[in-house]
Amino acid sequence: MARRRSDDKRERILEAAVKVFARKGYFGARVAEIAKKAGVADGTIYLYFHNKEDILVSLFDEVMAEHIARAREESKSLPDAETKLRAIAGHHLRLFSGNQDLAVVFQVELRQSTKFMARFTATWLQDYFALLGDVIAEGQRQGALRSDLPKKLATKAFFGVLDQMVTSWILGGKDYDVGELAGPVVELFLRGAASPAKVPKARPALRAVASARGGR
Amino acid sequence: MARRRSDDKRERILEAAVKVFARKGYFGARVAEIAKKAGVADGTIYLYFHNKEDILVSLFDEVMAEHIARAREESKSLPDAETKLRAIAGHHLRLFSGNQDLAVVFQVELRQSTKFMARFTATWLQDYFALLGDVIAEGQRQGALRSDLPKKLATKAFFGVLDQMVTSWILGGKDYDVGELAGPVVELFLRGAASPAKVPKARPALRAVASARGGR
Amino acid sequence: MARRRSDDKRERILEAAVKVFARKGYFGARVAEIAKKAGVADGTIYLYFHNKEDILVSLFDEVMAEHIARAREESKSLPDAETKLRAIAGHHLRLFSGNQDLAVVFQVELRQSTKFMARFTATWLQDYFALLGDVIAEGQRQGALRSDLPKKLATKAFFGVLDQMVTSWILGGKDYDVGELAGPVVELFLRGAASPAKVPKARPALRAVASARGGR
Amino acid sequence: MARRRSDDKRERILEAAVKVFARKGYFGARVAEIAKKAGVADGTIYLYFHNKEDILVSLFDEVMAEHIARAREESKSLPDAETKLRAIAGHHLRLFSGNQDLAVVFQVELRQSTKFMARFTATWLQDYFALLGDVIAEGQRQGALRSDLPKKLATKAFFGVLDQMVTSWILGGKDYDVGELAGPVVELFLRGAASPAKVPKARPALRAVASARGGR
DNA sequence: GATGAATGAGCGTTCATTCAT
DNA sequence: GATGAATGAACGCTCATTCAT
Repeated sequence: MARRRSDDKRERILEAAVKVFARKGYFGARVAEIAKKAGVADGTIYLYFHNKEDILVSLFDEVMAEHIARAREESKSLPDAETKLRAIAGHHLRLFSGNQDLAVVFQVELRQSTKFMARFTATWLQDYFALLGDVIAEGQRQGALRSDLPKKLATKAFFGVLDQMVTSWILGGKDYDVGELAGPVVELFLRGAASPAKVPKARPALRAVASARGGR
Repeated sequence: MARRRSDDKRERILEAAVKVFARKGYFGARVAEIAKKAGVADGTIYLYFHNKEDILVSLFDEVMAEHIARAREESKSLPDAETKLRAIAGHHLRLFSGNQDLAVVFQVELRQSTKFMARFTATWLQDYFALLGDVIAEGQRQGALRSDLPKKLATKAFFGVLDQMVTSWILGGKDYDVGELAGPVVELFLRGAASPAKVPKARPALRAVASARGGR
Repeated sequence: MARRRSDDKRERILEAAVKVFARKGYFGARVAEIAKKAGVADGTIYLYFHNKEDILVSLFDEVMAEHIARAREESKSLPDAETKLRAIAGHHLRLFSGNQDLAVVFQVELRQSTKFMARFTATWLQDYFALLGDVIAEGQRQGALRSDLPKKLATKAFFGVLDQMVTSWILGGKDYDVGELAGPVVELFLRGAASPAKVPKARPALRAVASARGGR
Repeated sequence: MARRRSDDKRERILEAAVKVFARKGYFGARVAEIAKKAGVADGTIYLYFHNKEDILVSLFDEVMAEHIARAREESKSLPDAETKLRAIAGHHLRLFSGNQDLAVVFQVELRQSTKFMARFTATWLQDYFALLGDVIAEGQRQGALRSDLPKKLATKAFFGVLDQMVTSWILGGKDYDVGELAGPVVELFLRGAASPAKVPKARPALRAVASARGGR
C-alpha cells in the first residue's frame, strides 16, 4: 500500500493501535509493532502522542466524543423516552458490532486499571449517564416510566445491561449480531422479567432504599 | 520433619496480593512487594504459586468457588425464583461490599486482558450463568416470570446490572453500601422501568429476536 | 537517515566479550560487564546478538571461519604433505599464541558443555578434520606417510597434540611461545618417539584395529 | 529400591551427580535433582559436601586418585617403556569407555572454567604427567625411545592424543569401543606417521627448540 | 544425622522513550 | 518532520544454601 499523506499519520497510528491492542492487550502491545503496522518509524509515534498510554486514551476520547455527540443529537429529534432508549441502545451495540477490534479495546483493554477506569468514568461515562438520566427523567415526566424509578440506579442498570451484552458477545464467538439485541434489551428494561399477571407489590421498596443512594 | 509448609503463608500471600493488585493493578504490582507485605521472601511466593499470574488466578478461583457454592446451596432452600434472585443479588453485592480491595481486583484487574476474561468466562461465569438460568427457568415454570423471556438474555442482563452496580460503586467514592442495592435491582429487573399503566405492546419482539441468539 | 548502526560496535562487543569470558568464564560473565567494557548500553548488545550465548557462538564462528579458510588456502600453495602439516600446526598455535584471551575462551570456555562441544564439532572441527584428512591422504599418495596409517586416528591424534599444547600453555604460565612448538610437534608426529634403530614390528596391528573404527 | 545404609549416602550422591552432570552439565545441574536421584534430602548433600562445586571436585579427586595409583602400580611390574605406555593408554581409554557418564563429566564438564582446569592440572594431571615422564625417561635410558625426544613435549603429546580419542568418542556416537584404540595410538606415537623409508632428516630440530620450552 | 521449607541475592532480557542525524 | 539506533531502568524468577525442627 502506498503511503498516504503525512497528515493522516496520526489516523494510521490510531488504526494500527486498535488492532494491536485488541490482539495483544495494552500491556502486551509493543509500540514498535504499532509503528510498523502504521507504516511509520518508532519515533514518529512520539510526534503525535505523548506516550503509549496517550494512544489508548486518545483513541477512546475521539471515538467517544463522536459517539456521544451523535447519540445526543439523534435523541433530540426523537419524540419519546422509549424511542430514545431504543435508539441509544441501538447505537451503543452497533458501534461495537461494526468494529470488533474496537469492541475488544473498549470492553477489555480500557478496563485494565483503576486509573483508566476512573478516567473513563470521569469523562464520557459521566456524559453518557447524564444523557441516559435525561431521557429517563423525560420518560417519567411523560408518564412512560414509573415515577418511583430511582433514576441513577436505572441509568446504571441500563448501561450495565448493554455493556454486558457487548462483553458477552466479544468473549463468545461473536457469531451473532449484537446490534439486534437492542430491541429485546429495551423491552426487558421497560417491562421487566416478571409475569405481568403478577402484582408488583414490592415496588415501593424500590424507591425507598435506592433513592438515597445510587452512587454516581 | 522440617519446618512445616504453613498454610497460613499461602493465605497471607493471597491477602497481600489482593491489596497490592488493588492499589497498583496487576501489571503494576511487583512480586517483591507482595512478598514483603506478606512477610515472606520473594522466593517463597514460588513455593505456593507457579508465577505472578497464578496468584491472581488462584485468588479468583478460590473466592469464586466458595461464592458460587454458597449461592447455589442457599438457592436450593428457597421457595421461589424471586426470592432466589434476591438472595443471589444480595450475596453478589455483599461479597464485594465487604471487601473493597477484592472488589477492585475482580471488577478491574481481572478484566485487563482477553486472556483473563476468557478464563473468567470459561470457569465461574459459566457456572454463575447456569445458576441464574436455572432460577429463571424455574420462575418461568412457576409462572412468576414471563414465558416469553429470552433466558440467556435475561441471565446476562441480570448479571450485567449487578456487575455495573459494583463497578460504579468502586469507581465512585464507595460512600454507600452496595449491598443494599440488591432489593431495588431485583425490583427493576422484575417489574421493569416502564410505568405499569402502559400496555406492554412490544413484548412479542422480545422473544422473536433474542431467542435465536443470546450468545453465551 | 538516523544514527548509523556502526559495525565497529559489534566488533567492540566481541572484543569485550573475549576479555570477560576469558577472565570470568562464560557462566560467570555478566552481559552488563561486557556492555560496560564495550562502552555500550546493556540493551545495545541485543541489537547485535540474540542473547548471551550468541555472543560466544558468533565469536567462535567468525574466528574459525577465517582461520580455516586461511589454513586451507595456504595449504593449496604448498608442495607436500609434510610442509602442509607444518604450516597448519604453525597457524594453529600462532592463532592462540597471539591472543591469550581468545585462547582461553577457545580452549576452556567453549568446552563447558556438551551443547557447545557438539556445535563446535559439527561446524569447524569437522572442516578442520577434513582438511587434515586430505593432507594426510595426499601424504600417503605421495609416499611420504605410511600407507597403513589409519587416517581418522592420525587426524584426531594430530589435532589432539596441537590442542593439548595450547591448553598446557594456557594453564601454565604462558611464559613461552607456543607458536614455536609447531616444528617439534610435527617432527614427533611424523617420526614417532621410538628410537629409529628399533624395528617397528608392531606396525601391522595399527591398521588392523583402527581401520575398522576411528569414529568421527 | 530400598534405601541402603546411611553411610553409603556419600557414594549415592556422587553416583547421582555423575549422571546429572553428564546430562545437564555442571551449571545446568540442579543440586535438588542430584539429591532426588540419590534419594536424599536437599540439605543432606551439604552434610557430605561443602557445596555444589565440591561434589564435582570430590568426584574427580576420588576417581583420579584410584586411577593413577593403579596405573603407577601396574607400571612397576611391567618390563619396558613400550609395554608401560600400552598399559597406561589402555587403562586411560578403558576408564572412560566403561563409564560414559564419567567420560562426559571428565572430558567436558570438568573443563568449563580455568578454575577447574587449573585445579585439574595442579593435582592429578601433574601426577599423570610425572608418571608418563618417568616412563619416557626410562625408555630413553633403555634405548627404546629416541634420546633427543623432548620429554615434556612427548608427555603432553601422548596425553593429548589419548584425551582427544576420548573426546571424539564422546561427541561422536560412542558407537565403537575407545578402549581398543590403545594399541594403534601407541603405535602411532612410537613409530610416527611418516613412511619408514623416508630419512628422518629433520630430527635434530626437535630437541633444539622444544627442550628449552615445553611448558609444564 | 536428616529433612525440606524458606531464603534472597542475582541477572538476562525487554521495550518505552530519546535524540543525533 | 521523520527516522531508527541507542539507551538503561526495571523485574520476574531461579536455585544454592541454610537452619529450625
